[in-house]
Amino acid sequence: MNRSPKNIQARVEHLAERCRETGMNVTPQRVAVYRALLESEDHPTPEMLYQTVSREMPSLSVATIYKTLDALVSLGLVRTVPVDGDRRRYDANDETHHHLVCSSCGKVRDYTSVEFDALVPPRRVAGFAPKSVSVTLTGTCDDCNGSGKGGD
Amino acid sequence: MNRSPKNIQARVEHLAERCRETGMNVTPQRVAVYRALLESEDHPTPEMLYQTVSREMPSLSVATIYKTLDALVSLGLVRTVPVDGDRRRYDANDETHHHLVCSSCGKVRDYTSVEFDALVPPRRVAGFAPKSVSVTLTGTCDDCNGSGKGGD
DNA sequence: ATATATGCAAAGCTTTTGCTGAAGA
DNA sequence: TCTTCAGCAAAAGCTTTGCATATAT
Repeated sequence: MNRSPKNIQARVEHLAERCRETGMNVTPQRVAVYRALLESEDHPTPEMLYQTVSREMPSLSVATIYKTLDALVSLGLVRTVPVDGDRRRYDANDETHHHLVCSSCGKVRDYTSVEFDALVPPRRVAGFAPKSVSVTLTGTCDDCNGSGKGGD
Repeated sequence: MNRSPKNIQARVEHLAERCRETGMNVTPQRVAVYRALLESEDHPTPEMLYQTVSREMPSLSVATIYKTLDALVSLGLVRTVPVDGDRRRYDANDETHHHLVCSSCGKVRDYTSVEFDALVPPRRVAGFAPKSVSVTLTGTCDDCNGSGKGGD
């Protein structure tokens, strides 16, 4: 997605708006976590976000990461990514896109595809009302595949 | 997928073969867990499997569920399903298929679609070797939607 | 008889919760 | 000032691990 400073700035301002609309405070923690998510390319886990953001905000606590992520999800600005694995992964990308998941190291990347973007959920399935489609490509990343260098 | 007794029996025999090939014992626990997975339609969590299987095998322990699932995965008979959510979900379905996920209650169901089945992973993406495609439809099930369960 | 697996209980992680002082509006 | 939030620490939930006994072959 578009990670230009300009776009990120616009998104952060959008966060501020949405907070005000909902009576939520615009805190530095929320801005920093959202910004980190916007800047990331790897669909970080809460732990990864904690590592990243606490560098610039050492007082940050893990609990705040979790609470902030919940808040961002309920504002509709962020979502969790459907992947196998034990850790939650987050995504601030609101454009249509899909994911590559390495079955070996668990790394997740965005994947955009005209073909996949064209998929539309059926209007109705028995007992279920679909809203969105997401495609996951599972395979191996070069770090895991190429040589046993252990991925990251 | 095909849940006929005949097919399930054949799959269980396949499990036995694979065990022998790998020097693993064919234990009642492994058979029971695999069978429960084959018979299920809801991509159970380890906890759900424990509930189900321990009814007929009360001595079963949760640790055995986890160890057995790991074993079945490494035999290639079972896989985890990519969904949002905090719990692992398993799938013994080896046919091409996709999933419906209720974003409210987390329920997961198989979904088959000619259109989605036709999707083929790109042979190569920069830095990544895709192997399989899975489509996830996210939405709400009728139980959560509250409203009309009028089919489609 | 021997190697492998089960069951138990304890440990390890990730995520959630309750509370108090701090900060945003 | 008043409400909402961050940080802390404790708790809760899910998964893994080590070990002794039991089981498969």
